[in-house]
Amino acid sequence: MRSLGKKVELLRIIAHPIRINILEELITGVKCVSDFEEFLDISQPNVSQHLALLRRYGVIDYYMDGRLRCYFLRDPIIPDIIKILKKDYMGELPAPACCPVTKKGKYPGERRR
Amino acid sequence: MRSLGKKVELLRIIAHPIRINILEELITGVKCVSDFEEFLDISQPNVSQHLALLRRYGVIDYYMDGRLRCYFLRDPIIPDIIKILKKDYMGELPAPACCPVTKKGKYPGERRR
DNA sequence: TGCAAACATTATTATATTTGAATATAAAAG
DNA sequence: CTTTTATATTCAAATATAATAATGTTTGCA
Repeated sequence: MRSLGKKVELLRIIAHPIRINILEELITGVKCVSDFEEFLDISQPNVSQHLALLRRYGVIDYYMDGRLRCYFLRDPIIPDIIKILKKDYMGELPAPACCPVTKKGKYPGERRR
Repeated sequence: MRSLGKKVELLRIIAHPIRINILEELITGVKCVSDFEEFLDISQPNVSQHLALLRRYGVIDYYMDGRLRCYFLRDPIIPDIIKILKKDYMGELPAPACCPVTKKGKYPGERRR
């Protein structure tokens, strides 16, 4: 199974607005490069560069249809990540219970700032 | 609610091996800076830099305990992301069903390579 | 009051990422 | 075979990120 390190690396690869946009679209189905050009407001070479990066890390792959390259999702972690990015999180995590222990000390002291 | 763009930005911030390591530890409870120094094999200033970055983006916060800073998790998206990073994904997503349609064409053509 | 512990900040350097421009390739059409 | 369409690759410039080294700040305590 894939190491945590590899998954963090993958996270770095997909943590880019355009690439997330690409992956969101691919979740809805197969798309070719010129499809992406339509709704991503960037040049064709730049689309290809982002696709190449995602391919290099095994996130996506493609089929050929004549001279079209039909891209699709390959890495099963992607839908889970996109789902979390679309989930609504409100508020903050609860402050830790009173007096938890670190290696060096206990608190409460003062709230910061 | 937080925009998708902001969440992608957050993803970029946490997509670093050391910061993921820090967040993993914080899920188990409160930790002070010297606690981190023990198991992260990096200098104290570097620990502080990573913590400062996570703080700046609201991912973590801290309480004071004398001269210790007791860090804890603040952003509720973090546990969900860590959970996915630890989940075991095997194989690949199923190839798209026969003959899906892009704006420009249909396939099947040939499988790549 | 003065010192040491715990932590933060700044500046510098090294390296990686992103984009745009130019060019290349491969397949289909003519 | 030549042209066109669809897409990829390469290179260079601009920018961002990461680590290290040096220094600063705050708090508790002798």
